[in-house]
Amino acid sequence: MTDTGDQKNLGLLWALHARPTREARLVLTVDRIVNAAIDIADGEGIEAVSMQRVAANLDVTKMALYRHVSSKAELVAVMIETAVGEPPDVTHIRGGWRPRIERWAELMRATWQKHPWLPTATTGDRAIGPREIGWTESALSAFAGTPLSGAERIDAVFLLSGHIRNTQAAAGAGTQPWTDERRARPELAELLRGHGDRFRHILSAVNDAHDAPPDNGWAFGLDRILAGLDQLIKEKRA
Amino acid sequence: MTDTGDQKNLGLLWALHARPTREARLVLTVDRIVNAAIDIADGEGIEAVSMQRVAANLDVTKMALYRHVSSKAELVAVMIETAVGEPPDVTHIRGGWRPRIERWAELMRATWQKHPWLPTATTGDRAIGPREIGWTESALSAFAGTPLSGAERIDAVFLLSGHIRNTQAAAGAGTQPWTDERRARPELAELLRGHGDRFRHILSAVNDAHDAPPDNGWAFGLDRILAGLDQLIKEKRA
DNA sequence: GAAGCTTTGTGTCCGGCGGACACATTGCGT
DNA sequence: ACGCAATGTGTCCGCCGGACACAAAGCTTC
Repeated sequence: MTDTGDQKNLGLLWALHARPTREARLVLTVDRIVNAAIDIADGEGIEAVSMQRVAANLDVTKMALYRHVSSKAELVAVMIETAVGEPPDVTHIRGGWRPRIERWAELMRATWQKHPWLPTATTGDRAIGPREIGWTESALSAFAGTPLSGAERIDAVFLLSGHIRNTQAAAGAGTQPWTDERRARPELAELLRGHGDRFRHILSAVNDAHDAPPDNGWAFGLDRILAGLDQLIKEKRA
Repeated sequence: MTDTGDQKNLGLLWALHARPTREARLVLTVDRIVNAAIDIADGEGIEAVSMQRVAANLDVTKMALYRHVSSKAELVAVMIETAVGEPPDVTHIRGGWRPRIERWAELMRATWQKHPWLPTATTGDRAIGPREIGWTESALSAFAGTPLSGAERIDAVFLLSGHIRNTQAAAGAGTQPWTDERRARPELAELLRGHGDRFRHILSAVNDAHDAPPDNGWAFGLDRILAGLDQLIKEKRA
């Protein structure tokens, strides 16, 4: 629970795409380091990303990396900023808030799906970059014209991005293995059954859900959230 | 992304409250270890929990701990299992699914609030214990009698527990500092303003939200989710 | 072209981490 | 009193992030 202010050098994070003229072809650059790290994280998970490992992939000693990033925390922050990509502009989409936010959610989910380590890496105390904030800005813009208050819009966006994070986290790791018995270890299913009727609601629900789409509740949750927002918006309009 | 099956010794986790007769007064016990670890995590965050640190708090060498827990992963698993506590029984609550699930959510949130490290500790690949499963069972029982399918019930519970996790995670760390400008570092607010109208929706929303309750969208999200579920249930009943 | 200076990468070292393993100690049953 | 199993200790290993002094290149300026 350290103060976020302790983290070093937010400068690089926020100046990422405003680098000055000098463009000399350097053997080692921030981009190469970040991309190497993202490659490792995509393939082997964020916990496989160590300075040594990244350096080895670039045929360089780990201390060389510190000439370009000031700490591992900064490296991870820039990894996240790079992985989430440029936020989309959904303001041109017609039909009101709903198609706009649906499109936004679809794009965000697609982006996060490419980098299964994002839910883990973005949990906890950390610095946040402009692109990440840009995604929030983009989502908030979808609610322009609705009767929702500022606080409500923020909460709505938080709710939606949280849902994306949760479903992606569950996909990346076996966070809720009971949601999909096919993925659950036989051991666990066995344990459940061994406890008799203590878990009868789970067992019957899982039994009933054998043909459900393996999306960790993404579509279901999104629909429920949007329905809930729709109800509030209609109520406030009346 | 290691296979969960790699983790050692699920035996202890699942036998936690079925320990046999032999109850000799031992200096060092699993309970003392786990409680010491939880104390540290509650006070200083989960990242402060190392085997050395726990051992020091018990005036013992770290290797002594390994006589009682087989690995740090197991210790953390039992910490979680202990921290979440016994799941509640909400089946006796009258008035249908809604008061039952509301009560469940309230209890779960209260429990998680006592241990701000739970969101972090329960993210990623890990083993899950019977109590944690029991909370899911408890939530699922609230939907007994509704027209929701098994898959829908599971998704609904996942959606709700995800919301609790998200709001708690945001409370424990500065995950979404823009949600509450009072907590945001002045530096960040300054950066936002410095970008002109690039973040105008955020700035105006935050400006408008200065008197919002600092619950990270808990009440708002819960209401929206329940409204969304209500709509689906009514629709399926018709 | 030589001298200096800055930039970039290297080598070494540190404390802390999780954990394997051999050893010391203790206490209980015989 | 003996032996044995349970419990705690000490030492060692490889890995982690990172501080710091040093080497090797350029580039600038005479």
